[in-house]
Amino acid sequence: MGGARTALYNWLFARHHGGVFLLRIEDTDADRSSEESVEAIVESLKWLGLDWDEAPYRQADRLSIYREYAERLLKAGRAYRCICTPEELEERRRAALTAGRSPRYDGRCRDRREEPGGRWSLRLRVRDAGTTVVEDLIHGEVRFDNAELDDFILMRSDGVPTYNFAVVVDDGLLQITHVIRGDDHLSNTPKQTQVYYALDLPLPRFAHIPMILGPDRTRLSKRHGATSVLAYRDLGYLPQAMVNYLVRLGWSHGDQEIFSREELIRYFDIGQVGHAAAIFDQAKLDWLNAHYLREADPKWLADLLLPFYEQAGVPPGEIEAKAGAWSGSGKGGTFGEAVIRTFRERAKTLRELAESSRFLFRVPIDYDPQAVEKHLRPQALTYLRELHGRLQATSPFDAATLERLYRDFAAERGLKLGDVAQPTRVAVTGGSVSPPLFLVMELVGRDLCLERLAAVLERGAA
RNA sequence: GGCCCCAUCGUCUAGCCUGGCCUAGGACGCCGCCCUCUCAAGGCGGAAACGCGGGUUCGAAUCCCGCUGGGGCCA
Repeated sequence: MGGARTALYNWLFARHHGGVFLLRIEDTDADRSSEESVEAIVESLKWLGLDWDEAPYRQADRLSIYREYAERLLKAGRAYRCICTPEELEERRRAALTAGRSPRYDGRCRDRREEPGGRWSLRLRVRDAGTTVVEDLIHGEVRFDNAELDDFILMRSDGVPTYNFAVVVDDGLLQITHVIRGDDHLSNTPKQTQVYYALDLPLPRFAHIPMILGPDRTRLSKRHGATSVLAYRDLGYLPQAMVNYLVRLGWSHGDQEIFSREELIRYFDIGQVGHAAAIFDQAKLDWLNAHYLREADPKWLADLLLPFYEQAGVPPGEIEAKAGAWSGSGKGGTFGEAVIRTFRERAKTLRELAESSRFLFRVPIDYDPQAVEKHLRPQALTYLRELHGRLQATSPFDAATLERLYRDFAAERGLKLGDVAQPTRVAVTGGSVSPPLFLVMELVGRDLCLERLAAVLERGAA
């Protein structure tokens, strides 16, 4: 999620300024990166509509490049070989910590002359005096005392570069002008600055954006439930909603809440990004999603909805039997579009929309016991029996006709419309909540309506 | 432990840089009312915040210092 927002800010920044937006995948860490995770990144960006220029760069394909630059630094004496093993370092680190000292590398291999026979890693010879100033577009000048820096590792003994080394080589080679990333990287920046110096590369501009935290104010993780953009897609959220939500987490443009893509590109200003971490709030995402659900093109939504019916337990065959051409290029509106129009106003997600409209199809109805108890009393059943008769005869079976029929029926008996509408609603939909009854009945169709009314009458009589 | 970042309603934020227009604005959520065949949507109204302590100043949410709290980095 945080990565998606970072990508979004980068994309907006590039598009706003007419720059180039590159995709580079940092996949050198085999433990943290797999083919699936790389694919997920690509898919997420596509779903959000963040298109990149040029082919994606993958660090795993560039290992020889990092090695070449490592070699140069070694030759130039700006880096040196270290034979300390990870185990030794970890031990010393822990010892330093318990002794209350800083767990920094002590530089014991710095002046080692001979080339070691065994395994070694490469460390940068860091200037140990002075101050490194990071010029940040969001935070301003951030100063780090060089005495706080240690000779950190550039290349691990297995020949894989560390993050701080690889990104600098890549950003330099790809001529990156602006580095926009999470502020968890702010502390790494002085180190990277040292690498830029060592490599004689010009510094890019930095912008460290605040992180996104879970409701418990800790870093967003699996514990917080759905935390990836794709997980939200599969829950029935729309990309427009996700983009709009993410962009407002940390950035604002006056009091405006809803932004079109064009407006975002026009208004986005990296300098307007806030400084404080933001907490992910699903309730607000829900609101935005409901908003876009109401605004989006019904035909498009109808196609997106289909897979959610399967999750909701509607067999595909039933949808076909009922709807024929669900959306497609149906002439003058299709069943799918009609479903979207009548149900979307009360759904927060496509999943909810599918669940709340599953009764349109020939599926087993789960009757809500409370609704049955309240609305299917003996008196109500007598009305339904009569209505069942009238419904058989009436034509056409559309919302306007049905409403007239019900209003007349209620008026004849001095009843309120609700007295007959609610029992019918329970009988046809299984519950006491639905879109306007007559629209629903039209979509359910005469046959199914009569079947369900009959079933309820039979049950009530037994 | 050291260093770095941050701090306005429960949440996202406007305002802060360029002190007075702030009896602190908007949005989500929450509560109430209206509309109504149910539920929504919509409309109207409400509760709700400048973390604390010092300064500077005629005047501070806005500038400075400290504290507290939260977050991050240290292959």
